[in-house]
Amino acid sequence: MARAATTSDAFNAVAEPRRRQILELLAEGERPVAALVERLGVAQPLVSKHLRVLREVGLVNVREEGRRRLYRMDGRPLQDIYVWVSRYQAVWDERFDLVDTVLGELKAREGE
Amino acid sequence: MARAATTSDAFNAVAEPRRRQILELLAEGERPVAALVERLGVAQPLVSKHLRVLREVGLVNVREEGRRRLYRMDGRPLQDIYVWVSRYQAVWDERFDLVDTVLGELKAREGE
DNA sequence: GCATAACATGTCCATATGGGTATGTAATTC
DNA sequence: GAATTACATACCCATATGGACATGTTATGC
Repeated sequence: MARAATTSDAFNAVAEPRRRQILELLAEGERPVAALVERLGVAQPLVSKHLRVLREVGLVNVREEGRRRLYRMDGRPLQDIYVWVSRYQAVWDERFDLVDTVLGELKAREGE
Repeated sequence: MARAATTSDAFNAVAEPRRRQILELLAEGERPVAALVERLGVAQPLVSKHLRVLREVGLVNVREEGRRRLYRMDGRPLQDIYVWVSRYQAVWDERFDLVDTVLGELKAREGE
């Protein structure tokens, strides 16, 4: 077997830096392909290909408006990644403990 | 160009399901290669190769003990992923707002 | 010292990638 | 309706992958 398809899940789709850039741009709002091409400075067919991958994993939606296709981000598939990574958050994040502390204090105060 | 190397960053290293499994096992504690081979049920050379990738992105450390190599997880490189994904957390996580609420209430209570 | 255990590394293969270039298709403009 | 615009798709290439198999290397046991 070769490497898992980029379209197999959000993990693989987002591993590509350019696709992350595209999502960052689309997070600003709905955009036609030409706008992405301009901001990214890459060939249009390449952008279309990346958008196809993002579409297949559900990270973007398309809406047709005349001869333009308006793309919009849908972050929900990122939850899988968030959930998986969060399990190891304690390793690096000091605030991880802080949140526990804060929530604990809040609970204690409720008992006052 | 082809796809970015699996060793280029944590994003790419973790895109492979088997490598995520390995990290999950190593999260339980330090383990020799043989233990991973047994739990994963895959060929030893393949496990060694995956470990190499994880080592190159800093997700695991090795310690030599006789003829065994004890691998240990280091979650820190996952922070990059966490940080990136967290930006879009609001999209799917209701508790995102909840945390804001809780912290806000705590702050309000402090003013009592 | 020799067999063996615990790994790492090398080679081979099928596969799909990202990029580049060319072409197809549908909507708009004149 | 012909030209053009806004895309998607097709085809090409070099590259690196995950897996299977074979072999190298070092430490241990006898």
